[in-house]
Amino acid sequence: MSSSDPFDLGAADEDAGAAPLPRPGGIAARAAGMAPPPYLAKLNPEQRQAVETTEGPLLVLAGAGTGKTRVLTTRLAHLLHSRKAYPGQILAVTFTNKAAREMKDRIEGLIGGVVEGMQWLGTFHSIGAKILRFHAELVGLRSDFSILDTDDQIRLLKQLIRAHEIDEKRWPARQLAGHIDGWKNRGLTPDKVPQGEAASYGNGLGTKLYAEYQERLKILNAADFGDLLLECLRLFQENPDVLARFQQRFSYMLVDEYQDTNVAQYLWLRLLAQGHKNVCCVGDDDQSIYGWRGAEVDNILKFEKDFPGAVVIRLETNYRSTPHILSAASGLIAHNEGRLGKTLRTDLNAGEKVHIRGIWDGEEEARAVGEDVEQLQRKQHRLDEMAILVRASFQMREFEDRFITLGLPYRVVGGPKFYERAEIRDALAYLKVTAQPDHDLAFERIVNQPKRGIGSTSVQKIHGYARSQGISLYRAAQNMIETDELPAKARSSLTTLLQSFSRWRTLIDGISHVELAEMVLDESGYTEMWQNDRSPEAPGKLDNLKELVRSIDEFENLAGFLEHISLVMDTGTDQADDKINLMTLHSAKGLEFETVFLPGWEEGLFPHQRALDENGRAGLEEERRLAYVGITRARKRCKISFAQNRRIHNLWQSAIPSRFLDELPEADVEVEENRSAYGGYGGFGESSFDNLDPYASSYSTPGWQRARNAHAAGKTRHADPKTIEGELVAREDADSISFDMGERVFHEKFGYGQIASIDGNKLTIDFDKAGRKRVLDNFVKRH
DNA sequence: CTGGAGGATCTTTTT
DNA sequence: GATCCTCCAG
Repeated sequence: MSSSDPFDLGAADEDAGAAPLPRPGGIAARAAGMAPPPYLAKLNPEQRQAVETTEGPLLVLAGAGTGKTRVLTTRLAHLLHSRKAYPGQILAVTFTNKAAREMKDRIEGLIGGVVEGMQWLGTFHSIGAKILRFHAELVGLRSDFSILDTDDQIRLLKQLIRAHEIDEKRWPARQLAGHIDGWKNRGLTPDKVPQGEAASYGNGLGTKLYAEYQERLKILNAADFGDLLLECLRLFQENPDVLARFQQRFSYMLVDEYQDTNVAQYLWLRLLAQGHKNVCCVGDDDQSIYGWRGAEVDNILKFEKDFPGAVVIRLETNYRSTPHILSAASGLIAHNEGRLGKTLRTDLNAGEKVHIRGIWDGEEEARAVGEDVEQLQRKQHRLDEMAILVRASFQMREFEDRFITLGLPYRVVGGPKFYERAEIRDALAYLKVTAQPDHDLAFERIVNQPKRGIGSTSVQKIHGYARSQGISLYRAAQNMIETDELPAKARSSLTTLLQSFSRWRTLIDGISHVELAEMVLDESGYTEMWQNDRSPEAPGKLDNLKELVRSIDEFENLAGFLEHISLVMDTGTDQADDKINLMTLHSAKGLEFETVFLPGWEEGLFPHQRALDENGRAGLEEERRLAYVGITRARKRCKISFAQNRRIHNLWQSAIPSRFLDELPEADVEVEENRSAYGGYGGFGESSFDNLDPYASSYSTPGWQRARNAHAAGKTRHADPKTIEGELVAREDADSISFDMGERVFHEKFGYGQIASIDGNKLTIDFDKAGRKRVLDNFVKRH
């Protein structure tokens, strides 16, 4: 990581004596030519083929639990071991830092030594940032550009929106941020955004604001997450010589979770792969769950077309789950169209069926899960080996409450990120301003935090001056404290602050960075602010600050720390303790547990209503993949539950069991029916209290009953992929209504509006309150 | 400039 | 229910 030369292959290090990896005479030499190296022996034939097919484009379709990571890491080890490439010639990209770290650790395990010189193993974002730093000037940045996170991004956008006097209520900055992210994910610079899409924000100002935002970023010498890829892409496209050198250098490329790549990433990979063409992508189209973030399942579906001569290898032997679990998951996912298709096999013994139960409400659900957990615990099952996977994070609360009551230790995985907490961001802002005074966003964040009498009017003034002079806020402030522009109080405290900063700055190379950080936080009065705070959160915040300072210690210097923290920052979680895991389905991808609880399988929650509303059938399929991911996390036990009533933002709603329950093959599930009344369901949104049908059978979704009837009639139940989105919830108006342009309609969620355009069953409606939305016709009523 | 009161809005997933 | 924002009085 320390190399400052992008064209250092990692080989020079070795020659210089670091010898991180086998050299002639090392293990490699012994392995070469002779008996196959030991690591290959642990692989099944497909896996082995995936490892040994080193040349040319290769797509490895790795179903859940088929040893994907093992293949990836072994392949990497193999490339190094057989000396096909130096560490610095391999590009290996992952999506998460966790995945990158794991890969690194496992390679080290295989090779039996520390992997050094693997400078190009990391997330898309960190690698993009690295490349960009080498050639920053070519895209209008300096090499020490800072990386903005979502929060900074939104604050910056707000400034621009205000400057245009756009109504922030009607056009929230978040929304614009969403659009910009979306464009960046699709590889679109402002000039390439299709005309029509500009209209989607601020009466057509969308693109203009995007362009201005990009300009502001350049002035601030900053890049947001999307830029790390998009600007890198632009760099390659506009500078063929630069591209050629990278193409040349990466003799082998590995991509993990290929199904999650977005267009920008895809283009980026494709450009780079044109050199040696040895690109190996590993993924599973059935586990693509990031479509909302711009991932294109299509990338994996059309791999063979994009990379002529590509070899496709399927890994279909599942080593994780017992047959019932596997077959339940397979049965479910078979309802999706547009998949490459795989048949997962396992040699394990049948094991338990997937357990389904209906429950009265969310609280009871948590109680029931708690009981199960305790029971398993009594049978000596480890809590580590159990996980509760929820669709939406608000579901976690009930479980947390319950576990606290029971005294069950639990761990929330991927919860609010450490670095996203306000106090951490403040502290970081102080450090950033210390290191980089021109970091305007950081400066603005802490200038009056703790309160120093520098209110928004003063900040506004500094802003105006800075802009007129084309200088940073920090420098503007420096000038202004020498004038009477600011009120006396503001002026004096600002003077003190600036003096402190310059003093701290002189110490950067003088004292250890940990000491410096402590000094900055103490002397600025920031720590004191929290010490004086009597709110219940204050102690926790102080702890977090301590933790932050402690973690700085792990880095060589302040700059290194700041770079790292903007991209990574999962402070080492307490992995060691035996705790039950609580997380969203999304963050469970790639993990496995002996027992998995899947609560909240109700229409509207899972599949999530919003996914259906916004993306129709594609949204439904993604939800189904999410369900598939959930089930396939389980090794031995999978317990699904649904509640009859659920409180969603403080409103009780009756719920219908998820259609996904109907889609699980009956042979692989057992339904617990001995619970009390979980009877009929009313219309969507109505309370079942008003509408209880005492004669309804206990497990009564329409689909389930269809299945029963079909079964009774002696027919095998056909997979019914024609269940369209929203069918279960909007069947009252069974005969499809057709709408006309300009018609006034009512939508449960968005209120009244007028139809602007019609595309099949998808309507674009200008709602009076909610603005323009795309909705499905099932969900609107004629007004 | 600050702090509190009251109001509106929003709750899917995240590098 | 929680947070974020705006408005208003000191």
